[in-house]
This record gives sequence, structure tokens and C-alpha cells, in this order.
Amino acid sequence: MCEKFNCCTEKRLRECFGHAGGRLTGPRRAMVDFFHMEKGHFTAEEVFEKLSEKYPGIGVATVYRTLSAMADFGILKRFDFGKGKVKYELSDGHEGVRHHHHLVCSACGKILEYDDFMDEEKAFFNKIKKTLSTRYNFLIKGHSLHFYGFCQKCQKEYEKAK
Amino acid sequence: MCEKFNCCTEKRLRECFGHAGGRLTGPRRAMVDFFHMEKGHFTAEEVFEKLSEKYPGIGVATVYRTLSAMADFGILKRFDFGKGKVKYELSDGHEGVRHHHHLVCSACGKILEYDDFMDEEKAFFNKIKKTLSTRYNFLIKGHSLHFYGFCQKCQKEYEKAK
DNA sequence: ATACTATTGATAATGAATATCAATAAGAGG
DNA sequence: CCTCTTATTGATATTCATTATCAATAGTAT
Ligand SMILES: [Zn+2]
Ligand SMILES: [Zn+2]
Ligand SMILES: [Zn+2]
Ligand SMILES: [Zn+2]
Repeated sequence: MCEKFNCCTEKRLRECFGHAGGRLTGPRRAMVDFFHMEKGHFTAEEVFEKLSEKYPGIGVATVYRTLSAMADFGILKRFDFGKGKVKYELSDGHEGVRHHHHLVCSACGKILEYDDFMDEEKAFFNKIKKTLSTRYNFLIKGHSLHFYGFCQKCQKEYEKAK
Repeated sequence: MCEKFNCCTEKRLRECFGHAGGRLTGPRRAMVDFFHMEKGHFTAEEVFEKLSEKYPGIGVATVYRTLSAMADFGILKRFDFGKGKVKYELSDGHEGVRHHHHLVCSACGKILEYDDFMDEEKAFFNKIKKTLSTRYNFLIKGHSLHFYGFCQKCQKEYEKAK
């Protein structure tokens, strides 16, 4: 199962789940597999529904719990685009996942990814981080950036409404 | 009341509230005043509590409705740092409010503001926006950027836990 | 002042996320 | 492989922020 993904070894997964003796259960393996196979951004509800097909009987609570654990540990990245539902995606560093940001449609909620300008961004943000850390006595662990607006499909409606 | 703030004239406020004949009511004036006087970031609940002192009897529903209207129109800026509660603050362009971003403490939720590097940021983001708009057919209306990590007070506890 | 109707506020309802807890199953040890 | 211990599961109840409902109220035009 998870051994297929050398980005998430069994050892790493055991660390992830429970700081003292986390068990590698069926539901947890299924969740890990899900995010390694299906690329994209999912709400807890979506994970529950899609996963139920392959893993019937899984409970909603387990999905929420496992998502939290994986996000806290760093395997998943948590997003909150302000639509009431939190979304998760495989974090940077996994096979085939590069650091990227999102274009979020305010109308239909569609999410586009981009990874252009990442070198320039890195240079800029590193400089910022260094200064802010010392100036505000703040230990920076990460950043969140996204652009919001309207996707191609929703632009016409927006122009009409305005 | 609101006429005190030439950044939000009565005309502008009437536009804000209801696209056809928005009435300038007591609660609405009170909300506008609140955000012009108290600088900072507030949840709906906080606005309700603090405002209740000066405007007894105001209802929660009205607070939520008015916050949404003001944010949709652009007087307020809406934040969602993923703590379950949405926060609002007076948007850029109001007297004494400059474009800025936030350092959010993952432990205690404290929010620090910074407006350093805004010229460089503007240059960088403008370039990005132009490219992304055409490349992804996306109409960009704004961006959201924040750094998360640990404030001075919470850094020790974090190091201990890790 | 009168009438018309947008708005209010008390309250019910929604819905995402979390807590509860008996039943289950992972893993250790024999 | 079997047994025991206990972390984890999943059905369910619960929380809590936000939204919907609707009769009463209050802006505003005449
Ligand atoms: Zn769209
Ligand atoms: Zn993504
Ligand atoms: Zn803190
Ligand atoms: Zn701010």
C-alpha cells in the first residue's frame, strides 16, 4: 500500500499518526493512498464520499481525524478559501507536487494552480521573512498566498452583474 | 455620525447598503462608526459584544448581515485564518489604513500587521498578475497573503513541544 | 403626518466540525 | 497462531458559527 510511495514510508506514517505508537490502520492507509493517487484539493466531505467507494464503511469522524493528523504532521496542506469548508491537498515535496499557489474563483469556487515565478517568489519571500522574523519577533513557519477573482466561465456573468 | 469620515460619505454608504434604495439605519451607522473608531480585526461575535455596549439591543443577525454587506461592497476586508471564525477589518484606502499583511500565530491566534516591502511587493505582484491573467484566463480582483508561525510568547512552548 | 416597505431582531434552522463511547482491530508477547 | 492490551473506529449526539424566517419596527418619500 503506502510502501508504494517512497515519499511516505511506513516509518514516516507511523510518526505521523500518534506520537507514541501510532497504528497503521486500514482507514489511515486508505486515506494516504487516496491523496497519493487522486491529485487535487478536497474537502472532508469529498474525501469521505470518494473514499467510500473504495473503502466502504469508513466513518466521517475518521476522515476528519485523519485529515487533521496528516495536515498537522505536514503530509497534507490545509486551505481555507473562506467558503465555509476546509480543503486539503498533498503538500509540497511529495512526488510530482511542486510548490505552487492558487487562483480562486469567487463565483464558482474553482481552483487553478500555478507554479510560475517560484524562483523569484522564493527570493522575495526569503528576504521578507528574514526581516519580519527579527523585526516582529515572529517565528515564521510558512506562508499562504492566493489570488482571487473570476475564472473564464464566470467572467461574463460578473461583467453583467456589475 | 458617518459624515465624520470623509472616506465613507453618506452617499457611499447608501450605495453600499442595498443596490436600490439602501436605508441608512441606526444599526448600520453604528457598525460603520465602530470600524472607523476601533482599529483592528474583529469577529462577528466580537463586534456584537463590543457594539452592544454603545448600541444596546442590536441583534446578532443584523451584525452578520451588515458585515457581509460592507465586505461585499469593499468597505471591510474579510479574513479567514482557518480558526473557524471569520474576521473583518477596515479595508485599505480608509484614513490611516495602508495596504498591509498579517503574521498569524498558529498557537494563540494573535495577529500582527506589517506594511514593510509594500513597494517591492506591488511591483512583483503586478508582474505576476499580468502574466497569470492572460495565461490562465483569470480575472484577478485581489490577493491574500499571510505568514503563519509563532509569536514571541508562543515560541518557547513550541520549542518545548517539539 | 401618512403610507409604503426595507430593515430589524428574536428565534429557529442549517451545516461543518468535534466529542462521546461501546465495539473493533492493530500490534506486542508468548 | 493465539491472547491480551489498548489505540482506533464509526454511529451518533453535540457544539457552534452562520443563515433563514417572519412579525414588528423604523426610514423615507409624498
Ligand atoms: Zn468561476
Ligand atoms: Zn494546489
Ligand atoms: Zn502566539
Ligand atoms: Zn490588518
